[in-house]
Amino acid sequence: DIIHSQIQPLLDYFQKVIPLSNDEKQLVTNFFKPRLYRKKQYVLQEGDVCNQFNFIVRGCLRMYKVDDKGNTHILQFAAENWWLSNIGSFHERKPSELNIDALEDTMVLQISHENLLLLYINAPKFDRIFRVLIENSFVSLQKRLLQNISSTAEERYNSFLDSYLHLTNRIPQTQIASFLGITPEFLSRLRNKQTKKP
Amino acid sequence: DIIHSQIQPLLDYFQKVIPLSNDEKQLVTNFFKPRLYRKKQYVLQEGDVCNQFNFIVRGCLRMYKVDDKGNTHILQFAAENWWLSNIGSFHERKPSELNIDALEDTMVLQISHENLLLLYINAPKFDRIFRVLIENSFVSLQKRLLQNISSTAEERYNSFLDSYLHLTNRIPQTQIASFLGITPEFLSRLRNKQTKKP
DNA sequence: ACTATTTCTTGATGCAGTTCATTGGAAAGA
DNA sequence: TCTTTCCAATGAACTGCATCAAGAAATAGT
Repeated sequence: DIIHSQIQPLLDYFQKVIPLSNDEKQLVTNFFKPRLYRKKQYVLQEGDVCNQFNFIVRGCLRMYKVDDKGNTHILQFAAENWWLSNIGSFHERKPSELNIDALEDTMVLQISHENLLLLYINAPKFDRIFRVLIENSFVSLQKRLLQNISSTAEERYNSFLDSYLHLTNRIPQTQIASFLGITPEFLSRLRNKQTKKP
Repeated sequence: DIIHSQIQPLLDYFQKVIPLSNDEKQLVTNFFKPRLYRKKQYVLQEGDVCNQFNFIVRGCLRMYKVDDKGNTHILQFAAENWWLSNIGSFHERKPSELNIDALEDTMVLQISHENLLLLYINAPKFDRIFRVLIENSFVSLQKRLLQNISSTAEERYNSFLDSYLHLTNRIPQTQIASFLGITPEFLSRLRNKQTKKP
């Protein structure tokens, strides 16, 4: 049926980390709820506590901070088969300084904080699965930080193209600039330079 | 005895996350081995696989990358009661691109990859403990990345002083500059400016 | 199809931060 | 104690990137 077809990508994802029993699959099916967000709709708004852990089935989200001057700085994009939540706010149950919204119409599977704790209690295997999951996120975040303290904007842009090629045509450049930590104007000049040179 | 007094800070640390049974304490005592590194000694060298997960009892370590131009970029300092390992290399069992060495004589408690897996099997509670531990690391790493894409060097330096005040007198400025992603010269100018102004 | 909004490009100018070179001082080693 | 190595400070020239402004092109809404 419809619900089962929607949950399948998530079951596949877990399966790749550690195989699940039928009981565990059932728990996932019970606890994760599908939800559709329309383009530009907020998934999490600054000031609210992040109460959902999101797995993206289709579409694309971004998480960002708006600074004192009103500039937005994008911490993360997330498309199909990625996770996105404000982990700090989610676990410490305190108001988020970050926003999450949809760059396209986006279907997510989400589990509430309460139900994630229940999931951990009912199936400790998920302690391990989510540990592995966040270890991977940690490693890619660390790579990105390293890039940021050691490379020029041009190098960062090229390595963004390497990692996120499938996203470059879906995301406006102004968003990419904000992810790279440069202005849209300067990104435009970089692109201009690259089409001329090689 | 000596071993028990050395392991105590680690037991205290775990205890604050989730209380341990005596059996679990015993496992920790069996699996974690104390080791002393002298100032400038490598804990992990580029090209080797990271095989130890390190908890610092006393002293200070740094993890860094040396880029193509020979510049070093510091990803992390770790002093008393912090963890430091190349998590990517440790879990994926592949050669490290990062180095770890000692800024002072440093006593660590370390568990090998093999024994950590055994620990997880013998006491699944540690799946959860290490999940929480890495969630916290993830959150602080994300804060730092946000700082880096949204703030000036001066703002980053000030927030470094806020977070690591206890380290500023232990660490040479050239190391701090490399952590902030600026040159030692420019950091010197920033400090000069700040002593004059307020 | 038309309008409004958003996104991309390009130029001129300014500043934050780098690079290179030099000096003085402090710590570490013998 | 003397030497060597490391570290901090500072000047001058340079560059990567931001800012402001304005126009062109593409997208979305009706």
